[in-house]
Amino acid sequence: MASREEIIAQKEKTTLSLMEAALELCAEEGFASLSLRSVARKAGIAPTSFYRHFRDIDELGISMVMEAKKIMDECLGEVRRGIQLSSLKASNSVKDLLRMVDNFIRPFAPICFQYFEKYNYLLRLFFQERTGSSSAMRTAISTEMDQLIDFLSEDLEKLSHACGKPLGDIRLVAETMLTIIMSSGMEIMVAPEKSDHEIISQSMQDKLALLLAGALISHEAETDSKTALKMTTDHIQMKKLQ
Amino acid sequence: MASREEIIAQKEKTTLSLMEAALELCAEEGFASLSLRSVARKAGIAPTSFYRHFRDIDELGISMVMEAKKIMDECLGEVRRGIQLSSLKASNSVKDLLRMVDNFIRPFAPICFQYFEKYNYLLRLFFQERTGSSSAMRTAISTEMDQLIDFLSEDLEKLSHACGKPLGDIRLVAETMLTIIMSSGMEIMVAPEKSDHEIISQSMQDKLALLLAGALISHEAETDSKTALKMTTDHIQMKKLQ
DNA sequence: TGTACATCAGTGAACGCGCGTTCACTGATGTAC
DNA sequence: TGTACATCAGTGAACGCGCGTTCACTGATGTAC
Repeated sequence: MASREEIIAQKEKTTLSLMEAALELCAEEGFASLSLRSVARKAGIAPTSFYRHFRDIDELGISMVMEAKKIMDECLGEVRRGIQLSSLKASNSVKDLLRMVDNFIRPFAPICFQYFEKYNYLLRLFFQERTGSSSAMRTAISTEMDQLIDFLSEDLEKLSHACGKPLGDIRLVAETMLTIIMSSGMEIMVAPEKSDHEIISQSMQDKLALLLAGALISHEAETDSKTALKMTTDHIQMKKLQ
Repeated sequence: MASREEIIAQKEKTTLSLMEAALELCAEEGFASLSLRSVARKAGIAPTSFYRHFRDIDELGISMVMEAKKIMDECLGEVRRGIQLSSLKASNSVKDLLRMVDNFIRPFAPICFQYFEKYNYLLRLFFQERTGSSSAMRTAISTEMDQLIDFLSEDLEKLSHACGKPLGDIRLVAETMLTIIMSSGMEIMVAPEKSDHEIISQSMQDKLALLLAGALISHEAETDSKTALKMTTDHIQMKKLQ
């Protein structure tokens, strides 16, 4: 009946069942409270069968982290495709700067929040265990976070060029963006029924916009004088138009 | 020998021992892994005596959260006393704005990091369990966080007045500042030996500065035209001086 | 073709252990009269 | 003053339970010759 391939496929299916079971239990009681037996029970296998798939609970945890990282990659990729860098590259008034930031930031909240809803358990685990009690998990997440920061940094590089302004320490800005994104994410994922998605989503958008505006403005002094002068005259023109 | 007062004092001492024991165990294995018996063992009392002090582990956890909140109050109070609002209220160039932000931010990193070192376990618990698995803890921490945001908002209000610029949603800015502070704090508290305090401290300082610069600049459009014009002419003067 | 052996996901019994909680108790102190 | 009673932090024995892990096993599939 079952060929060798079918047996292997069945094993993979069971492995997935264990991960799904573990995720649901994580959401209820947290990763630290997971027990091998409860995970096996929820997955519908004998406790002893667990060892055919993972050496221990920590190894299962790391598998879940890797899965979560893939989701975050997908999420940031979708965000990237949604980013529209304004075409008014020449203008440099503060108002235009804020408009460029707004355009850049726009796709973040809606897309991230879609992922927060769809992959609630997985992302909650990823964000929470970043500072959790398992050092194996912390190490794994820290490595993956570095890659996410790199990915986001590429987008910021593009924004910086489009604005014609340096961004100072780009990785620092990317890291702070992720901090804000994760913090907002946890806020809705931990207590989804009580909280108002729309408000938190808007608030995340605003926080990111403030940060980016600050990052772009703070390195004004480093731009060459031609750019700085241009910015000033633009400012005057804007004033006259009012 | 022991008067009634002495007995009461002894009870309080034991209660404190339980909290200290719990804190140390939290740091090792996380709050979710605490057991009543392990806490009692570490505190040097019989497991059954635990019930003379707390109904269960969650109640002990909430006591620790309250203690941590006091420490955070103390920390932010000390920061507030260290804030120096620049006296150059009249000037409004971007450069001066950044200088005011820098002056405002300066006390945060050194003072917060002192507290992170001194109250490592307590603050780690407070920051981590904000999104942990015990809903009683989450609720308690959330309430205390609101008060911290209010406290910080008062300082931002002063900064806003000193700059003559509105700050938009002040609580949103305060909340983001705390997010950054907690995130940096966790970074060093979770793995103190591996990480370089100086770098993380500087990086927190920079992140806060970017945020505040962004918050002050982003509501430019809302200032009255006199202020906006003044800012522009200042900008030109600054240019001429270079 | 058949035979002997290897591989491996999944099983069920059994182990010793630490857990939270209950219970009746001790012994020191305070209080009522 | 003495006597009887209440209060209460701390104790030790005992309970039933879920845990991680071990072990020898099953039964289906693949492989060597």
